[in-house]
Amino acid sequence: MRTRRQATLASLAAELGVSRTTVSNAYNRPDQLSPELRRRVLETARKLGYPGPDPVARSLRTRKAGAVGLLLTEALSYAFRDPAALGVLEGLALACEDAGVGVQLVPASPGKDNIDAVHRAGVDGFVVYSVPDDDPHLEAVLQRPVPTVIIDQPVVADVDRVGPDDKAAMASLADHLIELGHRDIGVLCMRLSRERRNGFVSRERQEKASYHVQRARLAALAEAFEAVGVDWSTVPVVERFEHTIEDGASAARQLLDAHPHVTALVCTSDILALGALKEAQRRRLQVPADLTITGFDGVPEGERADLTTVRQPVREKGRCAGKLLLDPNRRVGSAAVTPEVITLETELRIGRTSAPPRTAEQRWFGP
Amino acid sequence: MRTRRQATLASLAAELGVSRTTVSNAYNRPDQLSPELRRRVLETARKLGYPGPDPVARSLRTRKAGAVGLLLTEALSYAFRDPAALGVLEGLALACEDAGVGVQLVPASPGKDNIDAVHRAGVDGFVVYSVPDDDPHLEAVLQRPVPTVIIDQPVVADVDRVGPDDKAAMASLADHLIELGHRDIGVLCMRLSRERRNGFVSRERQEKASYHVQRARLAALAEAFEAVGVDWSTVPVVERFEHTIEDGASAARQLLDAHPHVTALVCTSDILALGALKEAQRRRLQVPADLTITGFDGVPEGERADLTTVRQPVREKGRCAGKLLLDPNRRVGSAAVTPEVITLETELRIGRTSAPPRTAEQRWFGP
DNA sequence: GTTCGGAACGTTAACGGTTCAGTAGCCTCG
DNA sequence: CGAGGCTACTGAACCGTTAACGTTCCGAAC
Repeated sequence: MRTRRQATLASLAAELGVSRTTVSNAYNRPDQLSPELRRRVLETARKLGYPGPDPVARSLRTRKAGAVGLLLTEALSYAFRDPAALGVLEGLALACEDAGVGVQLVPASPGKDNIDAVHRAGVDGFVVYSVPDDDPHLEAVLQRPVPTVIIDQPVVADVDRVGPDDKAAMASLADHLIELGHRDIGVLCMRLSRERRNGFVSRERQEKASYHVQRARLAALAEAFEAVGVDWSTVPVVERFEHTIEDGASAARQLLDAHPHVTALVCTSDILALGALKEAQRRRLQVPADLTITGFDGVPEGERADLTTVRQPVREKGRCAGKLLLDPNRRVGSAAVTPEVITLETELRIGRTSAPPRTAEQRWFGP
Repeated sequence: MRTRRQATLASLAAELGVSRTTVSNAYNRPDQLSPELRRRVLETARKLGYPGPDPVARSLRTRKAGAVGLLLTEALSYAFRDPAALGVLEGLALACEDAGVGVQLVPASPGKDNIDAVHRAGVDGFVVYSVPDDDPHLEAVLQRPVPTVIIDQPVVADVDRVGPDDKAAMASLADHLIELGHRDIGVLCMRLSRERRNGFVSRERQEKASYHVQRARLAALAEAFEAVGVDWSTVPVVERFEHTIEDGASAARQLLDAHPHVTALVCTSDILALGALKEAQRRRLQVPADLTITGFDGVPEGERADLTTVRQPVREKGRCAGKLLLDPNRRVGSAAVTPEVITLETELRIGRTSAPPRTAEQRWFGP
């Protein structure tokens, strides 16, 4: 038993002396045949060990796979550690569950450019999350004649897009810091390109970052601080390829070692900020008295630390993408009627990790 | 553009005046045709907007879908909150990523018995995790003529099985408590059946639990404590349908309200134990001085609380299941050569939440 | 000059269903 | 009594590939 498929619709039909159509109907349209015959069909099926219509053959005919693909260019395993990615996944799963379709995690390891996986995925659509703009996987997805929704990416013609306005969101956070009086800041950011790099980042690299989100957030910061007279080229920005608390801590250390005078550490993610907090603690710096630290995303761990951050509805991103993909009214064939660009609300959350910088006097003599 | 599939292998072949096979070979076996022709094929493909061989048609022909299904009878969204489930998912994803195959989350909401999703999933195999023994989804999976690996379930004939020896693991924890001197314990456990129930559990219900894992852990406790003369029918066991820290807390409250004399709260999961810790704190009980609390699983959150628990390699469970499923040497057709039953190691971890019970004297006068 | 062998490409037959346009038989109704 | 409609079922086309062989061609070897 449990060997190579033995029975098919045809063999069942032959055994019963009815047409394939009738057998098919027994499974898919019970109202199209007499209950008695249907019962016989199903019984014979059980007897012959026929497991019901083959899903792949059915998909070929109906042009429906019953699943959507999720592409994120990270080791899949990583996705399960980053709370933000997890939120997206959860939201997407939620939307898909409602519609009764599966979510297929498409393997797209950043190392080997295994484009093939994208070509081989039998899915009705793709959600693309957080991949670099120049990622070949993304290109491969766009090639496929199925609807696609991209999250946190720059808008592509004819493709739905979901995400917050990263630039505006970061601008509001920048304003908060500026209002507090910070002028001497440092920045911790995530990976800016596909190649592994860590350390200080030139302005050019910031502007050429292939991750839209990082680019937007850095640009917003630069713009806001330049507007109050800060020379952005003097602002230290440290990049980390990996996105973990430990990397955040090491980035903070690298930055503070070289620029001990900064009064605020702006991080482009909560994870990095949590790492920065750790490093501050190691240095016995009081947060926020000695050092302001801010994050981005609004993940639960950050919440617990009462981090000043920008909350974005991560779960909603995924859910929204799923809904967009699955809404049957929105599509004719596989083309979106009108490609939608949905901008999600963000919220500046002021926690206990931001405060005015100490004045020079305070620095020397304490508060 | 991006409309209904316009070009196929056949139309491309016609356009080029070659056979379909040749076009197919251009994609799948470059060595089977001259580089020059191949170049022409690919170029024409681009011109005609042919996105390459259709994955579903290919799957039908090759009988390979390039994905494995993961069935867990929980709202998918829940799976992303339970660290243990997440670990399994991560491990599975890891193994699949290595092999370049996708992981499809099969929607199987516990409410509506949407068996169909199982039938419709175009996958090369299934991993079944933590579903009740009598779940119709499980039955549907076993019907499918594809290899299956089950995790944390009782052994099914001809199907691979991965999991720890829950009974032995819980027995070792029980021994630890017995050695410490606990005889008056209470138990917090997870869902025991598919129907929603919360509250105290009769012995019969414990033994008839349709979740293998819970059944095994409870049985191990009963056995161990009866061996030292405890009448198990007097031991309060509280069940919670939902598996959250809050539910753990409320379960602990319910139990302690009715049985304030217990010296230890044994929980069948770390999550429940974390809830119990919370409730203990609310009652201003010292843990472990006033009350011993133990968990099960060894999740990071529990680690942080220095919980006494049983560590099990959750990630390894998923990875192992994936490897088993994907190992080409292990199967002829779709039947496993020899169905494997892999028992994973567990480790008793004694943290700071377990200690000897206070003597009666200590209870009245303090330590 | 025939044979041989490999490169390059073609033919045919699945793979396992779904769907749509019938058709036969029976009932109803004016 | 014939038109019309409904029920229950059938036949054939089609979905887009790939697998397993065939065929052709051409230069080298015997």
